[in-house]
Amino acid sequence: MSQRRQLYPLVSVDVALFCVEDNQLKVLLVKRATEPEQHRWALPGGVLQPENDASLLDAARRVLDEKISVKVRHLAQVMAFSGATRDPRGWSIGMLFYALLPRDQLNAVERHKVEQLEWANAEAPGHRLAFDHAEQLRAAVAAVRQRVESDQLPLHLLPAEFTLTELQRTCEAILRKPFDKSAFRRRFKENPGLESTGRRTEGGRQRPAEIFRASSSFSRE
Amino acid sequence: MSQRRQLYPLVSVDVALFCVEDNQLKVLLVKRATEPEQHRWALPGGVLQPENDASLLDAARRVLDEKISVKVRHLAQVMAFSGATRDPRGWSIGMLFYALLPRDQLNAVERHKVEQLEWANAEAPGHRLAFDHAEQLRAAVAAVRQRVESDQLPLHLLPAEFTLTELQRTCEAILRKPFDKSAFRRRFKENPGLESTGRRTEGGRQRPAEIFRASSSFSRE
DNA sequence: AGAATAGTGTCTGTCAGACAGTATCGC
DNA sequence: GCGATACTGTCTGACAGACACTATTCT
Repeated sequence: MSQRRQLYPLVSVDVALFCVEDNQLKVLLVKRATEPEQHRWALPGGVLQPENDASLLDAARRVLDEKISVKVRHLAQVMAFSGATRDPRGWSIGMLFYALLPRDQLNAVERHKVEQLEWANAEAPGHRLAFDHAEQLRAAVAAVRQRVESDQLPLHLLPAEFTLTELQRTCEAILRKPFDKSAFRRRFKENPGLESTGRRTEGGRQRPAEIFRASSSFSRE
Repeated sequence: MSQRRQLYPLVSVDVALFCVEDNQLKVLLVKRATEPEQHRWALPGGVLQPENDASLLDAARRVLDEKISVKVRHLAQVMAFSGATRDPRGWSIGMLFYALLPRDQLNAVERHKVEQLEWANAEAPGHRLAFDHAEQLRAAVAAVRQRVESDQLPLHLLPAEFTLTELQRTCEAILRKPFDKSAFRRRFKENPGLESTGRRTEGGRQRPAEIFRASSSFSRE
């Protein structure tokens, strides 16, 4: 077994699943039910199954489905972690993905094959994580931030329809810095990634807000 | 054998080694000496050897050393490619790296274990490539461009000392668009990544140019 | 009217492209 | 002087932050 691992490394996928809740970027942690690192907090992950997975991306999708019954729209590679010491089972490769869960789908998350679930502050998870997952989490947060910084809007973290203020709060939560309302809105008069639904919010005790959605041709983050 | 591959995928690393020659971004291609895909052009690559490689990065370094006797300063992950069909040997993972070779080290490249070497235009290699290497090359070019675009200067493609004009020509070759000389230079009065050597070029039949080098604290691309 | 949030108009400083002009070498 | 390349100064338009202003709802 360990001899075979010398020739064929263990390959697993780990997923940093993000959401924005209470104006804070949060990541889903699971408490592991099995060895190794049983009872420790970790990113949801699993071993690649070449006979079942068409690709690493497909494996990540399967892991999310199996562990928390979630199908995400946005799932992308961050980077690979590798070496002999990062997993006690031997030389291993951990392919890290990040995924974004819209705020209105937080309740879709179900617990399977793990002891516990928690939405933790992505920048200060509050638990010591198993394996090299603390490092992986930092890399995933950096990847998401970089995309938002370079104008890839975090539309997949919002419901299908949203107001510009909601979009701004979400960006602010990810980058942890405030934006000027006027400048922020100005960027969308030109940005083809958004379009108005024509409708407005109702029932608030203030002026109604215009409701937007991602453009039909939209496929970016 | 193929049964084992079902459980443990083949893991290999491929490297897009870039240089800038004749004001053109070029990539090193090798003509494969062994099966599979014998006699076809490809990016230099090799199978991961967990018993010898401390990490995937280390494997990429070994491949470059074995195939072309080159030790590069800059080597970084691009992304992983995976699936059952990209390599005829079965379900496989190909970890793609890119590396940069300074112009003054082009002659250090030696041919080992391959039939032929060629510095090909990175955007139009002129050969049909083995495996999924055409797709990998496109991804690697995009990664390098993105880094140069976001102000990560391609200092590792230049000799240790260089003039601002050389730097500008190199950036232009990678991004394939001209820069305004004045604006380009202005960016370095502020950029701490560069410092002057105090010396100037000699022997040209024109005004001598100031010679720069990367700052001592430099570690970026 | 007042609170609350949505949304706009305008000023201003910064910065990048454009481009003309100057500097310094070999011949 | 002339050709060639290095380097600088200045104008200008685009744009982003700042911030005050208006708009529309509910109570």
